[in-house]
Amino acid sequence: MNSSTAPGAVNAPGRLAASGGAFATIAGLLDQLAGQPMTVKTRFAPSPTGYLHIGGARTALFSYLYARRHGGRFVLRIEDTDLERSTPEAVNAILEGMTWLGLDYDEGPFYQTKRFDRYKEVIRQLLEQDKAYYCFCPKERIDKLREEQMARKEKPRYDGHCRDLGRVPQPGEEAVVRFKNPLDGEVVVDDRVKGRVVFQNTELDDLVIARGDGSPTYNFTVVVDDMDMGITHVIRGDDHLNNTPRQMNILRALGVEPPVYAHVPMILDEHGKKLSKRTGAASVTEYRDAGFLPEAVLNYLVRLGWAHGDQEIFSLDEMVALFDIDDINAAASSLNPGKLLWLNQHYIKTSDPRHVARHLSPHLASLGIDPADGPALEQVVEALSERAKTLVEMAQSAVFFYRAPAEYEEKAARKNLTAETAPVLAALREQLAGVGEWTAPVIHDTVHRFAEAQELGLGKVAQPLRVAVSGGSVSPPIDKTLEVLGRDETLARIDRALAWIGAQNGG
RNA sequence: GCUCCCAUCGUCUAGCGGUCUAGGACGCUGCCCUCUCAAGGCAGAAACCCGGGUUCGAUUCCCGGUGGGAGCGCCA
Repeated sequence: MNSSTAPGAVNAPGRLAASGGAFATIAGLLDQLAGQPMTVKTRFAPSPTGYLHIGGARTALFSYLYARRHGGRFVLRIEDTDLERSTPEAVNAILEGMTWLGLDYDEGPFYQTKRFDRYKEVIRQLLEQDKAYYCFCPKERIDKLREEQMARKEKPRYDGHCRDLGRVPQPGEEAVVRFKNPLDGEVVVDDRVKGRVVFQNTELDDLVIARGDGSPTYNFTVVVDDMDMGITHVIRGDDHLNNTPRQMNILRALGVEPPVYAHVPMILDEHGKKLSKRTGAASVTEYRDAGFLPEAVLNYLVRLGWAHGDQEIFSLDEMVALFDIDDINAAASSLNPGKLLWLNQHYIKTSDPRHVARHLSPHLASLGIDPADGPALEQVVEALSERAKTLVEMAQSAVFFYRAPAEYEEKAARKNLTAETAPVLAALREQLAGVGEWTAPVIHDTVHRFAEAQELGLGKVAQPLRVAVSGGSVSPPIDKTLEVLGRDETLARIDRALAWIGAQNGG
């Protein structure tokens, strides 16, 4: 559990200003000059407008891994400046997802809504230094401008109408604040995954940093936060690549050198289309509810856009030891649900049964089963571990261990619970009743010897037995199944099956 | 429309000028194992988007095309 979920765990603006920003960056620079590695600090900064998306989870993982790999710090920041769309439920969903995945953060969660004073302070500073200005253009003018530019096949952007007005709003007059973007020159983003990307300042316009009501906008809060928090490496989705030059310009206007950027490509659905709620499970909690183990999801995520030679299986520790931003693929990748399933099965069958049992419990509970009513859950997990792709599947297969079959699967019963098999079952029951030690190897021997003595194939013996105890034609190996079930329960279920056969044939 | 990004089997990817008759993994097909279902083992089909350069030599470098994606908000 994270101990830092208190909403009040936000540093006072003053303190942040003193401990972050230019100071941290210069300190890092000095470290580098002195041959010391700069202390890495990464962040994950979701906006709480929905659940923790699979793409977001991967960005969080990459940021987490990079920080851990370099002995740095990992920060969680909630970008909730959009009061309209941000919800407390979404915040909880994100926190819950992070916890489930085991991505623990060293600082935060910080909430941007708690830092408005700080943003206003920086806006005031920019205004005073003539690096920003009030813009009084009515929305209609902006709309018209955009239309005209589009008609001229130009990229719509603000024309700087108020840039040199040098005017301050009168009481009651509304105005936004715009950043004075450089008019010429270029901005170079030395991106760790995309390479060197050059933007002309003429392509950029003077973006709004404060709305009419004085509240700060995204591109501005990000910049202030990354500066104040001393973020050294920004790992985020490549949909932000186009925002980067603007942010770098603001950062420099503030007297700070930008952090290192790494823009990771997006994740597409299995058809190569943009992920949407409709195209299937896209949230981390949905994967959890569908019966996936967190380590499987993590392993799947890390291999999406990143590779280390031919290795497919990575524990969290291995990821930390091997992860590097430079190995991130520049191209977008599509989800492959089948591979996630394969990984999940891998972890189900190779993880400690106690660990699997812990994650299995809730799924059993939702089937109305209390493991206290039957065999030890660990044993059941061991028996089923090689035949379940998800925990939901495993829970379903586990039901018969805790609940005697209320009825028999029709096709299986028609073939295996018949007048012909009844005597076989009855005789086998007596053999089993006499077994000394109720363990799989002994049961195995007993069943095999019985089949030989009766001159029957094993299938003619094991299968009726299986249907009798499990109610269906599929279960773990019969010896293991009986061992876990216990002798009393096994015999009772054979008796019930025998009675059932009698009823079917006797009429 | 403008700017930017991307391009190896169906999918995830290895490859960082010759080692490529392009490797691994998921999935798929076949066989083996087998008391069911799985798991496992073995084998197989399956890719360098197209066109120009650069080079003795391009999957690898450059340019163009095509295709896909992102951004261009008082959203984040």
